[in-house]
Formats: sequence, structure tokens, C-alpha cells
Amino acid sequence: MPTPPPLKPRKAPRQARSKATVDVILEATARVLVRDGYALASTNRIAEAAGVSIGSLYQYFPSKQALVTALRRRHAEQMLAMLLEVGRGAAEASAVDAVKILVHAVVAAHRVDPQLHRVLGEEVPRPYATEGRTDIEADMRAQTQSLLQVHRAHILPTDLDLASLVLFHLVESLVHAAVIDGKSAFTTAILEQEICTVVWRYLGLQPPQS
Amino acid sequence: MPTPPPLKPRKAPRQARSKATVDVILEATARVLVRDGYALASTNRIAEAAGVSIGSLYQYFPSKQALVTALRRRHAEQMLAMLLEVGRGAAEASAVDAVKILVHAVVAAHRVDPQLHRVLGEEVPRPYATEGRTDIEADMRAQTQSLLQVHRAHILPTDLDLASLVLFHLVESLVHAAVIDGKSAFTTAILEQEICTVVWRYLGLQPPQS
Amino acid sequence: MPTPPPLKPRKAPRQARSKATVDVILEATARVLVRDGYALASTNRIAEAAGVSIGSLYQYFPSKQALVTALRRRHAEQMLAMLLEVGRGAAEASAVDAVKILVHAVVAAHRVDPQLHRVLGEEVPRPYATEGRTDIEADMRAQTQSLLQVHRAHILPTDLDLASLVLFHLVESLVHAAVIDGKSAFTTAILEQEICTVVWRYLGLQPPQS
Amino acid sequence: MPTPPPLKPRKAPRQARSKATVDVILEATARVLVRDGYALASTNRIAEAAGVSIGSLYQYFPSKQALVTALRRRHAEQMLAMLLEVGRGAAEASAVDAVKILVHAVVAAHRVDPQLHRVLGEEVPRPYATEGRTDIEADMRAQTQSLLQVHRAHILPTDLDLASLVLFHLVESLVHAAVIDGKSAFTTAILEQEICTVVWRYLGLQPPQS
DNA sequence: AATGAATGAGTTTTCATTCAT
DNA sequence: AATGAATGAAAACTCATTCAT
Repeated sequence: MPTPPPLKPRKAPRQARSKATVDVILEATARVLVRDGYALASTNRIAEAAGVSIGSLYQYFPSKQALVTALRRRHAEQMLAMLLEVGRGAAEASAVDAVKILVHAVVAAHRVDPQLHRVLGEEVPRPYATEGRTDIEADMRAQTQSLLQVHRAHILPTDLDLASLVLFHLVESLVHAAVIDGKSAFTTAILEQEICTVVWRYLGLQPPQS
Repeated sequence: MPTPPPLKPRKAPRQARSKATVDVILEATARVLVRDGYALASTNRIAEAAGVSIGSLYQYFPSKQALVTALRRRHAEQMLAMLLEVGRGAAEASAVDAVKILVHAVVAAHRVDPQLHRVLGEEVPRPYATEGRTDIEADMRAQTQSLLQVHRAHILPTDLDLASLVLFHLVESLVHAAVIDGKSAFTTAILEQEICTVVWRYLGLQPPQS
Repeated sequence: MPTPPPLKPRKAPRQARSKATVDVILEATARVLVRDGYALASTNRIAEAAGVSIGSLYQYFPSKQALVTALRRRHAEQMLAMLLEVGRGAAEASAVDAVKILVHAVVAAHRVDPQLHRVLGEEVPRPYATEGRTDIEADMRAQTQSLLQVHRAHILPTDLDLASLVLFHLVESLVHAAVIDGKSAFTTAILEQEICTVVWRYLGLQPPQS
Repeated sequence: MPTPPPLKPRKAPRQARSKATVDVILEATARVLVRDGYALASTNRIAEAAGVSIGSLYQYFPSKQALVTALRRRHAEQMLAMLLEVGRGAAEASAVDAVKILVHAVVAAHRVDPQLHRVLGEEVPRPYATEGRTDIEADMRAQTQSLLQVHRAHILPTDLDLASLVLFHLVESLVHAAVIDGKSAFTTAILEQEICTVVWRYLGLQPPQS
């Protein structure tokens, strides 16, 4: 029975130089993944693109799986950071505006690195127990739910757990379609507006007449 | 520049025996893909699972990519058949009922082989020119749009092209979440009902009070 | 249309160790080719004979074709070096002596590794664009022609281009027969003498009475 | 210890139909060899080109080696037939004319199927003990020698065994170069004339002034 | 710490040959 | 006799990973 490959980075980079090397490697991984696809993204090729030796790569990441997992985490964190920043005012806004702000924030988050996002979602295999994403997904659904809680008097759905589940997948998939599948005939702005409309109507909110 | 692997099945089976072999191979491919994941699904393992020699596999599928593409097509056709069968009455129904019928049909289609559907969507790399699915997607959007056309007097959206785009991704992603990500706390029936609600409200239809 | 296999060595060895490995591999290739013939000379067998892993072989030669091409080049260079060394004095010699020296030089070149020469010529497939040998052939014909030019007053042929073509194939094939097809009843010395006679008479030179 | 593949055709075709099938197969083998090269000439492809099933091919030829050997023999016989026909008058002609006739006959023989001749010589592996060709080669050298015997009073070489060896390789290689390597700047007629010159001078014959 | 040469299990794929129909 | 589906040993080649320097 083969030992499953270790998933945590081999060592926490203590020094600035190590930190920089780790970043360089993750950056190269992202670039190679986007440029060549997962099938062609060998560790040797990634090391070459990063300008470090294959030995150094394995100094920081004990397996390819660990490398990819770290990249996935980094990407998720960057998206989350963008989401939080752009969605900052949602808590204090009206329900209608909160929707607008948050949909826009999700769009902004998807724009952090759309191509990497696509590859990570479509090509890169996820390990046995789907790690990483779940945490952030749960977090976002919790946030959504507490926001729904605040506005619960003015919205139609009563099962807020169910509503948050629906809203999460709804917005995620439509934004994904809007940002990733650039082949659409509609601009992102139009799609963003329509996503707001879907959410408003689902929640029973009166959209502003524009 | 590497030659892209040949994607078309190598030869049409003429005798009944060959037809059976092709089916056995595709069936085994699906099973192995689900059981072991794409990364471990070697052609030798698939042939073994099918109970045929590796040579027979390559007699009918000139490359692994061709094999997987054929399976993808077969799966899409099976889903489409289910969709058409279960969604049969939608054209004659009222708008409200049509939504209910169609959402149910999409759920039924996703239940044809949910695990295979997941692997095919998440792990199996798609060839360069993503054919097959696109055709079916375009087809379904066109069907959706003509149905919207019929009911255009009773629904809110006026840009039916945009609306069909939104509805396609909306329903697809929510059904996917409902059927595939079995980790949800809600039953499929409840989720199906809620998806109908989302659609009804987006279209501005009065759902039946239940 | 299949991609032609890559023909150039994959990387220039930087460390002394790699240089040695490349040599070991080429040496083993020659030995296996002679011992087993091209049909049985698999890359795995060659790697084993070289005492390196199959991976190392492919580190330096991206395909079997590249390996064989590199060996062909190395062999041609070794033959050429021998030819130049033994044929050194031909330019300053009389026409009669020049012939004697050069025929002897060609014989010496063929003796560098007669068995490898035979396999390379008879069994090993040449790549589509037959490079390498052609260059050397053209070079040798040019050298021959300029030597004929020097002695043009004392020889019969007037079309020196034609004469060099004839001489090249003439000497090559007879030396080949003399050295390679060892099955002949005559010693190499006798055959070498007779080749000189053929050339002298063709050129209209008076051979020394021996 | 693997049994070497059988080299003789599996059965002598007794009936006209069998004879025709054998011919069709050999013809297809030649065509495929020339068109695709030995590396791509699989038995299945040959059977397909011949319009017979692979099973039928093995009915007549027990192995690929046997097939190729039979083709080699057939080709040699066709060349020999041409050689004998065109060279018919050599025995009664003068020495000078005999050379002319025979060189022309060798050229004609090489023109029977130059492309097949090239592939057979350069690409197709010969079995362990070089069969087939040797017989014909010995035969032709014997014929050459007896012709030299007739004219021994008028030629320079005294060791006729040696002379026949030299002449065989000489003419063979130069004709080969003339017919096969079509890339030469000279026409076949000019080269043929020059080959005669080489032979005449080697034999010490006075060529006709033309 | 870094380098990059070396490893070898495992993958895709071919093709001469067999044999049930 | 003929067919063509089926076979499987063996070939070329990849790539995550190790380890001597």
C-alpha cells in the first residue's frame, strides 16, 4: 500500500530568501499550469520556469501534490482577500445594495487570475478528501447566511441555510460563466447586472429601476 | 509541436462480437474512472477490467484520448435521452409546470451516472477543441430559448438570449450541486423545489402555493 | 501525419560526469547494434548494456532516432579523422602516389569499426532528411575534385565533376567490399592494390612496375 | 530459445487462383514498402493494400520474414531476367561491345523497380545468414569470369577471379548510384558511358572514339 | 542550501501472429 | 479457404523523486 504523498510544505520558510524562493516556485507553477496545462506541467518543467533546480523545488515542496495544494491555497487566499476588500461595505448597506456589492466582489475575486482559476478547477486533480476549497466555501456560506439573517425581515426565503446554499452555487456558477467563458455574447457588466436581478427576485427584493 | 492524439474511434465494429467488445470497453472505462480516478486509469487497467486484451482496446480506440472522448459522448447522449424523455411534456404545459418538469428532467439526467459525471467534469482533461458538450449546450440553450419565446408574454425577462444563458448555468450548477455533491444536508427533493422557486421568481411566475 | 521524432541530442552535458555518461551510452549503442542488430537493439537493452538507467538515456537523447543519429555522426567523424590523418601527404605527392595514399586512407577509415559501419549502412534506418553523411560525401567529392584539378594536365578525364563522382563511388564500394565483406578469398592488401590499379587506369596514369 | 521464423512460403500454390493471390500479396508488399517504408509496413497494412484478409496473407506466407524473403527473391529474379534478356548478345560480341552491352543490361536490370531495389537494399533487414542475393552474386561473378576467360588474350588483368570481383562491385555500385541517387547532376546515359570507360581502361581495351 | 545527474516503475502504443467463426 | 476479431509480448518514452557532489 503506497503511502499517500505528503501535502504540507516541507518546511516553513523562516528566512526572507526562502520565502522569496517559495513565491517564485508557486508563481512559476501557476504560469506553467496556465501555459501548458496540467498534463504537461512536470515538476522539472516548473523548476526550470522558476529558475531553480529540481532539487531546490523538492527542498520546499515534498511532492508535486503538495506544490499544487499550496498553489490552490494561495489562489484561494488571494481570491478571498479580493472578495473581502471589494465586498467591504456590504454589511452596512441595504439588502439591495449588499447584493450588488457582493456580486461585484465575487466578480472581482474571479478576476484575480481567471485562467489559473479555470485550470485549477477543470484540470488539476483534487486529492482524495477534497481539502482547502471546502473550508473557504463553508466560510463564505456562513458569511452569506449571517447577512441573510440581518435582512431576514425583508426577504422571502425562510430557511436561510438552504438559501445560502442556493445563493452560493448560483452566484459562483454564473460569475464563473461570465468571467471564464469569455466566449459569451454578453459583456461582464450586463451579466453582472442580470445576476443581481436573479438574486433580488429570489430574495423578493425590489431592485432599483434603472 | 506534438501531434494531437487521434480522437475518432478507429473502426466501426461490423460484427456483433465487435459491437459487444466496444460496449464492454466503454463500460469498463466508466467503472475504472469512477473507481480509481483518471490519474490511475491506465489503458492496461481498463482493458483488464473489461476482460479484453490491450490490443483489442486499441483496435477500436486509437488513443486513450479517443477512448475517453467516446465515453464522454456516450454519457452525454444518455443524459440527453433521459432529459428528453422526462422533459417530454414541457412544451404543452403551462410556464409554471414547464419549469417544474424541466428541472425534474435535468435532475433525472444527472442521475444517469452521477459519479461518472463528476469524474468526467472534474478530472478528465478535455481535448483542445472542446467539442461535443458545446454542441449539446448550444442545443439545450436554443430549446430553452424557444420555450421562453412561447411564454414571453407572461415572463419578466425580455432579452431571451440572455435569460436562456442564465437559466442554463443556473439550473445546471444547482442540480449538479444537488445530485453530485451529496454532502449537502438537504434532500434532492427539497433542493429541486428550491431550484424551481429560483427560476419561477426570476421569470416572474406565480408558483403554486404548496 | 506523425510528428517526426526529435533528432538533436536533448542537452549538452555540463559536468564531466554527464559527458562520460553520453560516451558510455554511445559506446553501448555501437556494441549492441553490432552484437544484436538494429531489430533487437531496444533502448532498454542499450541502457542496460551501458550500465545506466533508461531514464538517463532519454535525458541525453530524446528518441531512439536521435541516439542512432548521434552515433552515426560520431562514427563518421572518427572515419573522417582517420581519413585525414592517413591521407595527410596526398596533396604534396605525385598523382600516382596520391592515389595510393588516398586509397589506403579510405581503407584505414573503413577499419575504424567495420562491423558498426556495416550495421549503420545496412540495417539502421536513416531519417527522412538524410543529413550528415551527405555533407561528408559532398566534402570528400570536393576534395577529390580539387586534387584532380592539380593534376589535370596528366590525367585522361576532362569533366572533373563527373570523374570525382565516379571515383567516390568506385573507391567507396570496393573498399567496402574489401573490408566489410570479409568473405572474399583475397587479402585486403591485394584488393587495395587492385583498387589503385583501377583508379590509375581510369585516370590514365602509369603505375609503378612492382 | 525462440524458433527462427520459417522462411519458405507455407505452401506451393497449386491452383491458378492461389497463384494470383500470392502475386497480389507480393505486389502489395512492394507497393507498401516503397510508399511507407519498412518501418510502417505492417502485415495488416500489406493485407489491406492487397485487398485480402490478414488471415489469407498468413495462409500463403507463414511469417513476415517469409513474405519479405519471397519478395526479395521475386525482385532478384525479375532483375536477372532483364539482365539476361538485355545482355543476350554479350557472349558473341567483341570485348569492347560486351562491356557496353553488359553495363547497359545492368542499368536495365536496376530500372525494373528502382524504388523497391532501394528499400530492399537500405531498409529491409536481411536474415541472419545473408541468403538469396549471394547465390545470384556468385552466379553473376561466374558468368563475368567465363566471359573474361574468352577475352583473356586481349585484357590486362590476369587474375580473372580478382578481376570479376572488382568488376562486379564496380559496376553494381556505379549503376546503383546512377539509377537510384537520381539527385546527380548527370543523366543516366552519361554515367553509363563513363562506367564503360572505367571498365574498358581497367581491362586495357581500346574504346571506340565517339 | 543548492545543484542537476540519475533513477526506474509505470504508461501509452504497436504489430506479428492466432484462432473462432 | 477466407475472414477479421482478438491476443499479448515488447517497444519507446515520461516524470516524480532521490542523492551524490
